[in-house]
Amino acid sequence: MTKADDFDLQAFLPYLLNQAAEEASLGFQKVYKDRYGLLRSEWRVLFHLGIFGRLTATEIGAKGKVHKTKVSRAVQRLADRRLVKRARSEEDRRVEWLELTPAGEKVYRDLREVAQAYEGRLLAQLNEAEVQVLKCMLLKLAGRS
Amino acid sequence: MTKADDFDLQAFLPYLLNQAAEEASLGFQKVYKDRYGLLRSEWRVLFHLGIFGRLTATEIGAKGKVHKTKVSRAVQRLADRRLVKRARSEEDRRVEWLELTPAGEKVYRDLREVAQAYEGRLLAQLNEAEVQVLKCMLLKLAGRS
DNA sequence: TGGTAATAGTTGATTTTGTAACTAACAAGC
DNA sequence: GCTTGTTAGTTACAAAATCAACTATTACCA
Repeated sequence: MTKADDFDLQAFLPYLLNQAAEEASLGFQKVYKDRYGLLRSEWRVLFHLGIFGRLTATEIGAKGKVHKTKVSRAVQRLADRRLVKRARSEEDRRVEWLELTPAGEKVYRDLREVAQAYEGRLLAQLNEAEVQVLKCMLLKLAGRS
Repeated sequence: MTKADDFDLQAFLPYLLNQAAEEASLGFQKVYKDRYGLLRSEWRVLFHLGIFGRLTATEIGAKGKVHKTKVSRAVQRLADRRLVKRARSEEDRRVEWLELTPAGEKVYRDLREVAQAYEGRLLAQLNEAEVQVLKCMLLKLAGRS
């Protein structure tokens, strides 16, 4: 006997979003993990620095909605591997300015290209107009607009 | 000096999907966590059993794309709390049939209502047509269609 | 000043997840 | 029957995430 319950789990937005997000992350994750041994939080920090140039840990946390302990540990590992340079601020000695080293820049530029190509393949499944709608709605749901 | 890098992280699909998924999960998570002390993998197992009635751990894993160790541990905790009943199959003594206990049913029905109401609030931000497009595309990206 | 609160970032303890190895039961071929 | 391979599910160990407490520094204000 099969239960007759009409709740559609596949269509439940939080569930569906998670499935799509996981699936969409896989291909890119494979690259930053296999090629550079990075974690999710680490490529995110790397990208923030690649895009914005010089930030504090707190700024990265705010921009990316990442908890400060995650940022702290990501920065630690990136600095250990000489991909990120830390410099204590002179004005406020609690603050540490972070930026990519040349090696970090190189990794960033490589991964940025991979990201762009990968996203291209993902979006190839959809048409132009759909992509616009999709991204706009995701931004709304993410509370970014 | 601010770097001039035009890569838009907010618009990078895997990143954006993750942000939206996390944000969209928060409100529901709060309920199943605070009210019943459940983890994400646990409510998923619970819902699968609520919807489909009687399944094996392997079936749940296949339907929900969840690794068997996660299912195993979720079932263990749910069984400890008498929300799920396990019964060794007679035909094949490797498999275990899982179903909700009356207490599990009760939790499921409560959470299902919460889920429906919560999704309603989420979708209120968007219009009817947008929702159709969104879900359809997420299904595609999730590899479900 | 001096005292309290706030902020930047780190560390430690606990929980949760991921990977791989494992046990037990069945299946198939000889 | 016996061997080999497969499947269901668990367990052990390592990796990672989470939460709270902590240090150091600055800000506020009586």
